[in-house]
Amino acid sequence: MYNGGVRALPQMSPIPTLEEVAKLAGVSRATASRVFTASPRVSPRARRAVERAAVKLRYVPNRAARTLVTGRTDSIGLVIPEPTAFLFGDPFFPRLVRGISEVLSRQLLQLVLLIPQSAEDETRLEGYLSAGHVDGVLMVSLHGNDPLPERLHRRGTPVVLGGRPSANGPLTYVDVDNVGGARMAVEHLIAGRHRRIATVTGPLDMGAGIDRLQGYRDAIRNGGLQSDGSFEQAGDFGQASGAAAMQALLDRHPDLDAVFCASDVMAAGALEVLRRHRRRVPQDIAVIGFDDSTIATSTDPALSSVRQPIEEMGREMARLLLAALDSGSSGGKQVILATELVVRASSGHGGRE
Amino acid sequence: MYNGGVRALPQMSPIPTLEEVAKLAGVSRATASRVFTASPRVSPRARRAVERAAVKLRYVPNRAARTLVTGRTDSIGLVIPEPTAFLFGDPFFPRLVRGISEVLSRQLLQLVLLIPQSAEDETRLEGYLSAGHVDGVLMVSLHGNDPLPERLHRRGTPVVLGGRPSANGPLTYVDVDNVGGARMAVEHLIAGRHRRIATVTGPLDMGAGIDRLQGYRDAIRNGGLQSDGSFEQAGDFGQASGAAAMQALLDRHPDLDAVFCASDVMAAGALEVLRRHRRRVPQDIAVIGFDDSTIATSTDPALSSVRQPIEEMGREMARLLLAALDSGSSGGKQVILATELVVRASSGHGGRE
DNA sequence: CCGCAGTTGGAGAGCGCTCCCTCAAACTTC
DNA sequence: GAAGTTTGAGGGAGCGCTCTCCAACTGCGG
Repeated sequence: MYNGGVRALPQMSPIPTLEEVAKLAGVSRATASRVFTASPRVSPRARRAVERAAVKLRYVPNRAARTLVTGRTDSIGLVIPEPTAFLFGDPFFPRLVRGISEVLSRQLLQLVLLIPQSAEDETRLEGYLSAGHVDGVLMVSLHGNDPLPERLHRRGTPVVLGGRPSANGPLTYVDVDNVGGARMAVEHLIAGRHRRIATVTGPLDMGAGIDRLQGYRDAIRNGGLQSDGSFEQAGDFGQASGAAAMQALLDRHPDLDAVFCASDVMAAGALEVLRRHRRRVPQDIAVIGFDDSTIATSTDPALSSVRQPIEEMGREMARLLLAALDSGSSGGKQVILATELVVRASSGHGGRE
Repeated sequence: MYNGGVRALPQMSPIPTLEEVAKLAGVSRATASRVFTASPRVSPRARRAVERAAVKLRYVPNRAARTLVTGRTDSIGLVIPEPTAFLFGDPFFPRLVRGISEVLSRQLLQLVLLIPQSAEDETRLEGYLSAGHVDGVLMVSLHGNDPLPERLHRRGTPVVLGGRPSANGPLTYVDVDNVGGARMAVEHLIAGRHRRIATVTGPLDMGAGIDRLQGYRDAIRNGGLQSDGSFEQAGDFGQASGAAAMQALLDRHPDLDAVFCASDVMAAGALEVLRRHRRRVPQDIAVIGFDDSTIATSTDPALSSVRQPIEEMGREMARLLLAALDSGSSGGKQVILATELVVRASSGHGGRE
């Protein structure tokens, strides 16, 4: 039916204010406010009236106004330097975010994602974060020794890091037990009667790279095996670097019988090279990766790998930050989460997966 | 040197306000404000004075205060239903976010990540999003026909979807050409003289699943080949489902000579089964995946796969949202991005990677 | 039936900012 | 040189909320 050309406009229901809720409930603005701030001094009668009015009007408190007076923003910044999202194989990023978001959303805190992509971004970031736009900051895997977290901390912004920072400082961080995980992997190889064991390391300016190498060395020494720098070849966690490193190791030590790679993706690269050299895995040479990413089950043979509790890392980061927010002090706590070796076919113990 | 036990307290430099900047610059608050809102009516002299003062005090405008008066929040909500982050192989999530963030951060817009994890979360989400806490909303791959985006749109919140919604509505969305990508993959198989071609589909309640199956069927029909439901087996994009589907297809059609899988992860599962059956890939049976994830290069043989421009999808989503923000109307525009077939060894054309 | 805790509700200030309005000063124009 | 016109700068209101007072009301013992 023709209605004069007037379409029903989107009902831009004006966003209701606390004032209107109060009026509908027959109380003052102050009382209504108390209801939403969970203040105890409200009679049950008034509380019910306000709640009913709020539902009726679909009232949601205006965050900006609340922030302006309380100084709290009820949001947390998650800083992820651009390259990081890609370094780690697979679903590192989504799994971490899931863990974090699980804890924060229960507290009705918002997650603001900050991905600096240029030097300019980084500068702006510091201003943004220290201007009180977020109540606290989570940062993952900084390159080298980024001064930002320390600076924020000093300016009074609670900060929690994911991954051990290279410099020892007063910062709170959560990390997985990279040393222990790598040690387990190599001990497993030793237990399997492997003797000439090499490693493809990660970048050695990152905690994860350094620590996994450390774990390798510990296991070698404890096992009474010999190894020197020529058994260690650095990669960058990427597949091509894993292939190149494997090639270099084979050139130096044609009689290798095992290799521990600091990432699954590098291990995939290594497998490629071994296949080209007609080395059978695991019969001729055993391979173990790190991360237990989805790649681990798609290679042939499936990769034994060190599993890290990434969701739990996210959760723990969020928990520590919440604690810092409550106490007002983010004293340098450290939480190290255990890693676990997942044995599959590539390490030769008949693991089937 | 002993300093009486008094440690230097963290210099909680009080956050400066516009007022203080104005005073230092010797102008009024209003003039200082004009400088930061890029209003033209400011003399170069005054502008310089204000800018200098701002730098000196490390002034950063208080977002909450600005939001309160302008009604703009300068932030965008990105809604990702919990399961999605994991459905797609690999770095879907990080790559999408990177594309989005690339465009938004240039406009100094913040990205607020929203991951509803429960029915309760979803309810709250609608209130949050329509209460003006964000200027616009990006959503990816909704389950089935989520009513949320349509509702938000109707309430006047600009919304852009990633992935075609199942219902045809007035919504703006960006999608990759799933039909075309799948068709290309199957045409490539046909060109390679494969005749008995099956497909492992994705979940058929998702756009991506439906469209990739459609592309398969189109190519089969155009190629004059015959196929029926018995050549189509559904999976859920996961590895185990890919293996199971492959098994079922082999049981029904022992003489298959090619299979198109709607995800790389499922293709990896399929390869596993084929290996167990001693079928050589690609000589006995060719395999093509979808997504061109990192898994594609780690399998043996490396997977031919359909590559989707995920970053570009993110960028385009952001651009469309910005346009909607500017124009005030988010009329139902659709952008479909081209996909590309990456040929590797698994499809038997001697592709090397 | 009065006074006094104890409790609940209201008035009002003010968080930091933008923007309307006014006004002063600098330029035109005849 | 007076009147009009433009341009830059300041005053002040007010965005929606919280929170500190302070008033009013309850119930109790005296």
